[in-house]
Amino acid sequence: MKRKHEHTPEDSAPNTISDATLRGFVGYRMKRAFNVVQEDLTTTLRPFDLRMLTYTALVLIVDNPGLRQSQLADAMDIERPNLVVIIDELERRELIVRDRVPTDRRAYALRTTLAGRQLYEKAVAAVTVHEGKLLAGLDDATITTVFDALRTIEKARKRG
Amino acid sequence: MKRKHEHTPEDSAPNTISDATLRGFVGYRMKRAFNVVQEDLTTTLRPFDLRMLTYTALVLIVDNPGLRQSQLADAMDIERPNLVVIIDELERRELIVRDRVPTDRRAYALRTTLAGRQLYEKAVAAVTVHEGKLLAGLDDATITTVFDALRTIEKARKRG
DNA sequence: GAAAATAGATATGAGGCACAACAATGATTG
DNA sequence: CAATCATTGTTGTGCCTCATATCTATTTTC
Repeated sequence: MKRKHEHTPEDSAPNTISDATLRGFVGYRMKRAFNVVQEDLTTTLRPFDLRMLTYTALVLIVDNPGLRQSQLADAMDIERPNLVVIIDELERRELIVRDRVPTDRRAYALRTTLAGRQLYEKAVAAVTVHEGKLLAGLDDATITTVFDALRTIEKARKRG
Repeated sequence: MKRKHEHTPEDSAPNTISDATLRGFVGYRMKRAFNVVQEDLTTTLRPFDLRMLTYTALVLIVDNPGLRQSQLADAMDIERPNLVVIIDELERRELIVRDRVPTDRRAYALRTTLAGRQLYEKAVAAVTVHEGKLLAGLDDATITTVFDALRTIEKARKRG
């Protein structure tokens, strides 16, 4: 069995570290790239006092007014208990409201306030600009290919 | 200013949740796809009693025998304190050893044991198979494009 | 109407990650 | 050479993300 990668001699510390084996895996490459994107997103959202999860929740509530917490948790792929604190924060800051649903008094219909919608507009615009810079080195066709490929991988969960 | 996406009527809960706005962002698509990859990786590594970070560390030590903890932390993009517990675990399981460096008695030269190398072989093979399934829907050219694009995004950090 | 299911909330714990501070050692410089 | 500074690994601490178990209030089902 032939070695895929050369190893450094065993008696001294390598000057430069090789990640050649790991580079063969999508997971490694995705994590590295995503770290950069997430770091950028975090700094982009900081002026708005939003974190990734509060931002995601806000966007989804603006786009889907009246949705239930369980629906939102489902869409965000997080457990219901973890969504509660996110909603708490958005509600405390008066960006959204929890409206009681008359037909089902267990549930809340989530809606944004005017302030929430205004913050949404500003935050989405800022994130759009920042992501544009991250993708500056890629042409439109490549971006489309990448987006489609990511979707394919995402959907591969079911087919496993 | 024209709305990019239609919103659901405001008086009832939407039946299906739209993430159209978020789909416009690489970050969102990458996180979703990466979640699937990571979930698959976790289940793939479980039989070997490895987590993503212990796996990554093991691979890097096999490929770069003799490297220092600080080098490894740097390569893994984590802080030195967090690497200590990872190395502790690998050492306790006798997959690696901490060799004292004669020329610098502060540092450890990290090397794998035979057991570590054997586990490496098996784990890498298993991950390769699993990732192959995740990428089954994509042809080689697409994978190359995606890999290159991820690298471009990763390197965009410096250019910010 | 009783039992099972569902919506949301609370509590708790694990894992990933950052920062501060320390001891031991090494490098620099006056 | 001595004093200062930098680096290596370590410990401690705390935050954030996320999962699970459990609870109450309600609704659905039989």
